[in-house]
Amino acid sequence: MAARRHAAAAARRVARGRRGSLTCAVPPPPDDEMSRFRRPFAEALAPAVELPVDEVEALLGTPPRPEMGQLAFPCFQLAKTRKQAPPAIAAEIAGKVRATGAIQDIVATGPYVNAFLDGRAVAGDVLPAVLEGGEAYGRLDLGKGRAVTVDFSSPNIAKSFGIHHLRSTVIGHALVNMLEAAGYRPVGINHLGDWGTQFGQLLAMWDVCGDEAELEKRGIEYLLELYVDFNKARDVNPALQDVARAKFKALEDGDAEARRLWALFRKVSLDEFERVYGMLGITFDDMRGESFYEDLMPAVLNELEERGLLSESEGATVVDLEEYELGTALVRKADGSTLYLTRDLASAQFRKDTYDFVRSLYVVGGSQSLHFDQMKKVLELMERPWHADIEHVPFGLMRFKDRKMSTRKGDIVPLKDVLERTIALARETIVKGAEEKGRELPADLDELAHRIGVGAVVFNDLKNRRVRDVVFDWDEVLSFDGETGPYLQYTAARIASMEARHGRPITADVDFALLDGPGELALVLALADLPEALRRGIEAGEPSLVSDALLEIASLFSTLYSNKEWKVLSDDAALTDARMLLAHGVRQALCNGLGWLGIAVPARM
RNA sequence: GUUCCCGUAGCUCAGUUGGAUAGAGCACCGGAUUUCUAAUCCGGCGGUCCUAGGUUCGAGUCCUAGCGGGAACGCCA
Repeated sequence: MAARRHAAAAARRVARGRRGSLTCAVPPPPDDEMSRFRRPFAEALAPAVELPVDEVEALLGTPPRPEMGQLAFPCFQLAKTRKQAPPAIAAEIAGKVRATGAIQDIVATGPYVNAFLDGRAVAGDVLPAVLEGGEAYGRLDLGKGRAVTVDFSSPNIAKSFGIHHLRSTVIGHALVNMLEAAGYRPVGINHLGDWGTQFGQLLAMWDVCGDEAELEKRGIEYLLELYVDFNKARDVNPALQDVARAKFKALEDGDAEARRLWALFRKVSLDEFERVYGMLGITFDDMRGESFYEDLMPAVLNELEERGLLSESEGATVVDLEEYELGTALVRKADGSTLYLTRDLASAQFRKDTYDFVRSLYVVGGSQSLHFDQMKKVLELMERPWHADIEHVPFGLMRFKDRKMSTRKGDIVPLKDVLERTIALARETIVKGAEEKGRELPADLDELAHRIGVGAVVFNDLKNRRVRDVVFDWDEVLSFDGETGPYLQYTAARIASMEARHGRPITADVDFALLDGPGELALVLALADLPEALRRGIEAGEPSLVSDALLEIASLFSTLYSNKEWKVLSDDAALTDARMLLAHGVRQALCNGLGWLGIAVPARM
């Protein structure tokens, strides 16, 4: 099956998966930094509001502008029971409640009761936690070491690793890292598309013009050429598809020569894939491709038979799911060979047996929603209670701006080319910058350019909600301005440079009254929000929630940083220490968050 | 045809369980650099939140019906 992955589908637009496919039980209130400030406000309000503290806390929101405070309690719902106008209620409550601790002031603003947090107290609470947390800042203990499998990347053997594989690869990788950071035991699975009729196609073509010397020389490029040639030939002579099916049947039945060639194709492909994964810094815990499940499929089919779930339809064997509005699911072709779904049923069971997951994620394009719905339904009918733990994490497919991608026509932009081009641009930018500023070129120019170029590509894919289609646009990928990976890296690099200049160890023993300004407060609160972004990101299977949090942090810091009146390093030792602690916290948060996204942070830029 | 996804500024997108004046980036225009890295920052320009009903004290958000774009729907994966 050329894997689950949009082989042919690359040419089509994607359907997005279902909303809420990842909704699971809402976890208890997070034990993160921000909740430390919400809770006391809720406790202070509760008596005057005459509601339980939990309910009050749940109602708390954030005012639209910082001048209005940091926390808001809306009084609309009270208006009914009290038969008073919301502003009057807000005024009354504000008059009764006294500000204590980290809450500096409580004022009624229209229909809201707003709390102003004490910048000194908040900074004193958050910044030491960031410093002490270090690389662990933001980490959570949600998972308690429980396993979550993440099926991602999963390219088809015998085709170049194209830009269209980027999405599953980077989203899945980010989710693996995020799960790990949240205390889960993630299992990254590369379910290689190394089985299926496509190999019949390749073998059919090989009979006509296969050349091992050529394969040796040109590797995967040659395999792609065969694949494209096959599709061309089939357009003229549709009977070739039957030849291909017969070839795959032979492969499945153990034909020696077919097996030998298959193994060769697989190896040539893997060598190519490993190069790309190396560039991205991605490894997998499990590289079992579809072929591995070959032996497990008879058991699946037997059980389906025993449970009376199978029926015959036009020669093929199917599970009828019409009553669930899921159509009919084919599990065995008329010629007896198996299908995508059959193998996924076997692999799902294998993963449960092997890893005992509490969640099993499939980072696969949204066009395959029906497939996963069918798979889950069949597992449910097979009385596997864990069918509910399987979650399709769909994403929109990538298209070109001016044309459609068609793997069948060999119309692939190799991911390697994209990365090389962005790396080259990063290098140019570094060199140009060094010239303009009269600085020396960094000794580790190659490493820097690599991190920046790759970071740009990865972040570009992770910054938006994954269900959206992505239009591949060179201009966009090659832009390092604005909301981009290089922007975040750059912000961290500037701070690293200050830390080096600072020279002294960074301490949490500072005068937090020096960090009392509104800019500092907003920034500290943004830092405090990072764990929550991680929690929500995992819950929704959505790395962009982390991306957003990082952009917010970098943007708030950059605003402070560019203010001429606001210098981190100065003659005032106490002020320098305080601001250095804040700046360091920003760098730490950016490094940690970018790490979760699978983006390396250069030491300088 | 049926089902699913999407529709917010010229472009790309944010927008917690429904809450205050719908926010960013890009592009464009104008500023900021003797001073911690200008891959930056500040200001300006820019909106029938697809349409019409409905629910609600309150709708970009929820419901219904349409419109527009995309996807899936048996021997591909």
